[in-house]
Amino acid sequence: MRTRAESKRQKQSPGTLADISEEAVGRLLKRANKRSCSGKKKHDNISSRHDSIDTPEIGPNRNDKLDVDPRDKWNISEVEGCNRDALQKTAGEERLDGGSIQNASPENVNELNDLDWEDGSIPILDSTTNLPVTIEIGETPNSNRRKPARRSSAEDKELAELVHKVHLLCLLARGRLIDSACDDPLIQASLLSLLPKHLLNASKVTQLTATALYPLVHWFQNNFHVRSSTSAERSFRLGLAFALETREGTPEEIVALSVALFRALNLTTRFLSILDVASLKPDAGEYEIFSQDASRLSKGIFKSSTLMVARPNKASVSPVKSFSSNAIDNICETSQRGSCKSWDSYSACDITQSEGSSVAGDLDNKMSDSLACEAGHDTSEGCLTKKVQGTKRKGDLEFERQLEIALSATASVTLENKIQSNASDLDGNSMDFSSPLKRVKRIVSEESPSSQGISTAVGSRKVGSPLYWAEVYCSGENLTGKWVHVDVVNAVVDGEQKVEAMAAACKTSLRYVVAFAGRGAKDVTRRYCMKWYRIASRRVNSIWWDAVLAPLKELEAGATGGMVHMDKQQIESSTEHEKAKTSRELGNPNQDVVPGDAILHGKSTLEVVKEYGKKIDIESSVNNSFVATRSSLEDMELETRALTEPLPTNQQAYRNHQLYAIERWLTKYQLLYPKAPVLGFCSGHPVYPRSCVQTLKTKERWLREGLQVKAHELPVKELKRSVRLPRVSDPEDDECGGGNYEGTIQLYGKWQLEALHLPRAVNGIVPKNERGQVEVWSQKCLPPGTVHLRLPRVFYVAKRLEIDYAPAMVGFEFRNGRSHPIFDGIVVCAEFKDAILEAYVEEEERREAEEKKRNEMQAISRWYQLLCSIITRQRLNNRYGDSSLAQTSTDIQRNSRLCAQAGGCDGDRQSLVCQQEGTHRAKLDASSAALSEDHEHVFLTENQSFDDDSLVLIKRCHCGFSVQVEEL
DNA sequence: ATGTTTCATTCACCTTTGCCAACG
DNA sequence: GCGTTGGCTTTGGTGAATGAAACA
Repeated sequence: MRTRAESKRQKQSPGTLADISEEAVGRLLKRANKRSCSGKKKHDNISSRHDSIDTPEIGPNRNDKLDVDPRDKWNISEVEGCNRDALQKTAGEERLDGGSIQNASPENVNELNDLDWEDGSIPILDSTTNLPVTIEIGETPNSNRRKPARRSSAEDKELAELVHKVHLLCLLARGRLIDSACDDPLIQASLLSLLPKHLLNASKVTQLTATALYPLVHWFQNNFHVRSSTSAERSFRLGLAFALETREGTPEEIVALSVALFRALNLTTRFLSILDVASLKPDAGEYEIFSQDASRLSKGIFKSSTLMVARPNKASVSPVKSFSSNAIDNICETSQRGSCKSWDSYSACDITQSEGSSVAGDLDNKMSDSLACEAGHDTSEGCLTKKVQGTKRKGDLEFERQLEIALSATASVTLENKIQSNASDLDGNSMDFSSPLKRVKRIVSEESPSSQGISTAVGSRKVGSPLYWAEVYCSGENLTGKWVHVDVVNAVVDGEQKVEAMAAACKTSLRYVVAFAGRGAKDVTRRYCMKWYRIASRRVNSIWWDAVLAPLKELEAGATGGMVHMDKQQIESSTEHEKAKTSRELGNPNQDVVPGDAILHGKSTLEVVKEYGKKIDIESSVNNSFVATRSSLEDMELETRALTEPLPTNQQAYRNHQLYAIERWLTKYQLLYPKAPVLGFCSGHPVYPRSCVQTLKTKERWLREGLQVKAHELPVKELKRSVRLPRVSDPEDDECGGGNYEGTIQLYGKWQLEALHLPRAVNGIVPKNERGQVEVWSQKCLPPGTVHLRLPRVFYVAKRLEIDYAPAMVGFEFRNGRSHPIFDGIVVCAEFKDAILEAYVEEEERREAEEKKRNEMQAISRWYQLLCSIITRQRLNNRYGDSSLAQTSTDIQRNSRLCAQAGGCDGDRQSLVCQQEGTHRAKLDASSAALSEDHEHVFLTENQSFDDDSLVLIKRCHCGFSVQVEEL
């Protein structure tokens, strides 16, 4: 339990952006590598699976629907991501090799059996003939009856989270890159040179308002157009220059140009982007990645050909790719390309990029491949492998079918998009404020009569979704100044409330809206997202995210900073204005919102401001006026929005809502206290602030937190105990009754508690529980006057000194289906602490000395045993072995003498190793040794040498005999 | 057609204080 | 005879998350 908590803490520990980034990427790569190893093991299985899928004639009963276990999909995608070459080889070669289920190992067969193959009728196959095989498919493609999908494991979730984080970091980096390109003086100067003279005055207004921006935006929209995609690869800065020259570019470039223009006009401007990241949840990725890429085909955060990183090797590991391949998991990746002609023509319209142009390029290639297969589904037999549909939603299938129709009927949606935008130019309809959704619908209705019904389907994808816009600081707005939303692509000014609806219409998730300026970034999602509860669970852990953004936020504040002077009344009126606006916007006939301050859960605006003022750098002066930075004011505004979120209209939203709760969704360990104020009603259920939801615990649980229930407090809630009570004296009862289910669990709330008062230790006696222990969950649980000594073997000392002590129980370990207490050290009265520690040190020294001595004795004894066995061996060799060894007999005697010494010379803490110095040497010296049998060796100091590495001292006698002495 | 609610299912987390035979 | 060691039965209830069907 502790370990888990620690790891959580670790996860949340803030660091520098580089650290965080490195950690996330490192962990991801580690995981990818780890998985690639396990992936390799499964490689054969997977390729067999591919083969079996690709070769229906020899595989088991086929159906057009194949439910693949999400885990299997992960594995496939991982192998793809980690070793694409290998997979391609597998997909290609093994098919040629006749790789099939027949070749599969029994293990593979088992795994294949595990797949949910469905029955279909197969005609009897004559293996000798090569006749085409017809498979009767039992079900129509539409009847995608779902097999209960296996839920993602914790490991999958962790990986998805890592991918999500890495993707976020990548998009943050991308945003910073664009932001810095917007500061390019050359681009800014070029833009200014294009601007008509009368528009140059925009910057000279002292109190800038949103209306003042309209002419600029209109001019910009008239002069710069969105191009569907770029075919050339270039850096973003070059791309921007190119877009400036041709006056058309990707939405990203167009918005960046607008930011550059505003900045050139000395307007404080930020570049905003929706970070449309991979899903935080494993299985949701399929849909989301698909749709993201669909959007990028036309709009393109990655689609733009900018190289964010150096061109990767094709075979390199790409976690993002691996993830996306999970999303699409396209089995016809390599084999079906040729058959997907319909998309090829589409890709000729420079929609896709060249292979391996970048990680992002790969993403889109994959995307286009998958789309190709889908597009060619009806017409091409080759694309029979579109089997992952089983896990797709009905809406997705519907969309895919309609997309097919659309693609066959029209060249491409994106082209039309372009045509349409051109058309609108020709019309001179510069005041077109229609939303992307409307535009898409119009394209379809005007230009594609054959593709009836496509409008909603295409519109329901992310095509046309606003992913980028600018924010200009208008000091003349809203008393204290305001960041005004400016979307030059859709020609919308001050339309922050429209963004969510527009994005929702295009199925873009508004999870992260980040503003970039001065190479920094700030999360401003709150300004654009009115239904926070919908995205909260799909955002990454806020502690991590805040830590990542902290350094960037400072940079951003530095770049957009400026001081704002205002007085108390201004704050009041400005926030009231905001509040009123919010209530107006969110007025809902189905819900009775309690007027007034209920929406702020009883806090007045000034309170919120003051509360927040503690956190931010608002300087209060004597005359009740404030000087605040723009950044801190914005923080305040966003915080206010966070606290004034409208009440959701559906009950489900209250389950995990951060601000509100309804009684219905409380768990059995929760209670509303106090049961007021009622903020409103949802379907007749009163809505309370989340802060009123109290977690209840048992007395014992509170005890762990160093709290105890006050005297005379009754439990606020009693639950039926359903846990089996411990076996009573008669075990037969248990068998007959099947367990005792009785008693209640008494729960108490926080308000019923007080600090723990444990009996004080008196006369050196430690107060213990009924088991003779002290439960040390925290320092608060220690009886007064006692200390916890977490030292191993310390209880021996206490016992020896006859001091009263209690074993300290610090937790439980669940082992063998049973809980076992974990003890760590002892609890003793504080007055004995020093005495025990002193004795402990002595005791430990003594113990260490004893242990050392024992080790030495053991070492000597072992050396002795070893040498004796060598001697015995040599003696045996001498007597029974080869005669050539006879000459060693004299050495044996020497050795035995030395061994005798070794056994006895423990005084100098050395053990002697008798060794001949190489056999050849021994042989050379054999004669001389034989001559001087009675010679007594003398080891002179000048003849000895010491080897530093092995710590061996070699002593030599003048007769040539040497002894190695090893220091212990 | 879309959004919401209800219900069933699955998974992961929390639970939480021996016994007995073999051996030295 | 006594103390120590290590293996043994790997629980089962609960809530959260999820998806499908029903319903609005």
